[in-house]
Amino acid sequence: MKSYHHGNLKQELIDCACKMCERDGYTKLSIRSLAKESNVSQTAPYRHFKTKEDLYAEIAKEGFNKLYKTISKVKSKNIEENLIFLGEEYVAFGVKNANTYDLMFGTAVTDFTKYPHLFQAANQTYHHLLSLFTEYSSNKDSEFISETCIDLWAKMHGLVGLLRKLEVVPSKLLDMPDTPFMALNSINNDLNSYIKKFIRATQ
Amino acid sequence: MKSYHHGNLKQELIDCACKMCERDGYTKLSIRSLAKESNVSQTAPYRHFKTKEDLYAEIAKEGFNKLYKTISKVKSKNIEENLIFLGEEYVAFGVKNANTYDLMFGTAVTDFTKYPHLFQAANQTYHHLLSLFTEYSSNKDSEFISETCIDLWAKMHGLVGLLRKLEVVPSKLLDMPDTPFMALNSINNDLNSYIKKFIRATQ
DNA sequence: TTTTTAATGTTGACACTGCTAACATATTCA
DNA sequence: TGAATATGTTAGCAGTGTCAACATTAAAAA
Repeated sequence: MKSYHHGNLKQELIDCACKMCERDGYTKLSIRSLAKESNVSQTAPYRHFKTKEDLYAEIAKEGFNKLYKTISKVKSKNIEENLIFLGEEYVAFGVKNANTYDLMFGTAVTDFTKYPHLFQAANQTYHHLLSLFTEYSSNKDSEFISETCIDLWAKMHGLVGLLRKLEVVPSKLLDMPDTPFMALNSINNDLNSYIKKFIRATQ
Repeated sequence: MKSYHHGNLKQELIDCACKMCERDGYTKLSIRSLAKESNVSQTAPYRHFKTKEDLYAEIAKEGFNKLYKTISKVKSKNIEENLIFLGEEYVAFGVKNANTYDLMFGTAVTDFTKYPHLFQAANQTYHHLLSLFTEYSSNKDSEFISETCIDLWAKMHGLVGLLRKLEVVPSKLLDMPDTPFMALNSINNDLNSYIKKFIRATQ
C-alpha cells in the first residue's frame, strides 16, 4: 500500500519530532531515530531539513504557536484576570513542555532571524503580552509599557527555569530551609497568588 | 620528558573543558576533543569522569564557584549598593559566560544532588543572595524573605535568558518597536538603573 | 626492601550520530 | 510525451560516547 512518495512527510516528521523532543529532550532527538520512528529511510528528512538546526527551528516554531494559543485563550472580560491567566498559563506551559521550551529559548537555534516563521511565531507571543498589558496599565507611556513587559516576561521566564529544578530534586529537599527549594515549592503550590502579586505590583 | 602518568590530569582536564565549553558551547564539547586538546589519549578522561554528564557537572561546579566569587566581592558598606552590585554582576556573568551558564541552569546535568560538590557550590551562591537580602529587607519574616529572593533570582535569571538573544539578533532589529528587542536593548544599555529599580521595589 | 595492588594511562572496537554523494522513483509542467 | 524537478533510498565518511583489554606506574602491604 505504501507508495514511494509519502505525500505529507514534512509535516509528519515535524509532528513526530515534536513528540519525540518533548518525550526525550532535544539532545536525544536524532534525525536517524526520527526517520526510523516515521518509517522512512535515514536520510529522507534531509529532503525537508537541510540541517538539524532547521529541524530544531521547526519544533521551536510549533512550540511558540502552541504557547501563543495557550496564553491567548481569553477567559474573562476583566483585563487583570486575563493577565494573571496569561502568567499562569505561560509558566505552566514552560514547566509542562520543558524540553520544547528549551528549544524555544535555548541556544540550539542560534539565529532566530534565519527562520522567519519561527521569528514571527515568537513575536506573536510577545505581542499578545504587550497588547494585554497596554490595555491593563494605567501608565500609557510606551517606554514604560515595553520595559514592564520585559520585566514580566523575564520573571515568568526565570520562574520557569527555576521551577523546573523542583521536578528533578529529591523530595526531601523540598523541606530544607537552607535551600531555595522550599520557597520555590511554596510558590509552585500557589502559583496563582504569586503571579497575582507580581502583576499587581506593576500597576 | 613527558611521563606516562600525568600527575594532575583531572584538574587540567576540567580547566581545559571549562575553556572549551565557554569557547564553543557545551554541545560542541566532546570528550575526545578535550582529550586531544589536553594531549592525552581519547579515553584517558574516563579515568576521571565516568560519563560526560560527570564532566558537565564538574564544569557547572566551577561555574557556580566563579559566579559566587564574582557576586560576593563586597563593594561598599551600603547594603543596597551591594545588592545592586550583586544583581549587575549576576546578569553580567550570565551574559558573558553564556555557555557555562547554560550548563549551570540547563538540563545537561539532570540531577544536581548526584553531585554534592555541584550542589554545594550552587547553594552557596543562593545563600549569599539570601543573607544579603535578609540584611537589606525591613520585613524580617523568613517566608517573605525567601520568596522575595526567588523573586529576585527569577528576574535576574530570566533577564539573562532574554538579554542573550540580543547578541544573536541582527542589529537593525534593535530599533524595531514591534519586537521585544528595543526594550531589551534599552534595559541592557542602562542595566544599573534597571536593577536598582527592581531591587528597591522589594522594599 | 620487595611484592602486591590499585590507580592511571593507551589501543582497539562497537554502535550511534550528522551529513554528503550517487542513484531510484514519482510528480509537475512545457 | 518528455524533461526537469521533487522526493525518496542505499552506501559511506568522519566524528561521537563508552566499554574491554592491556601497559605502566605509584601507593600500600608484606
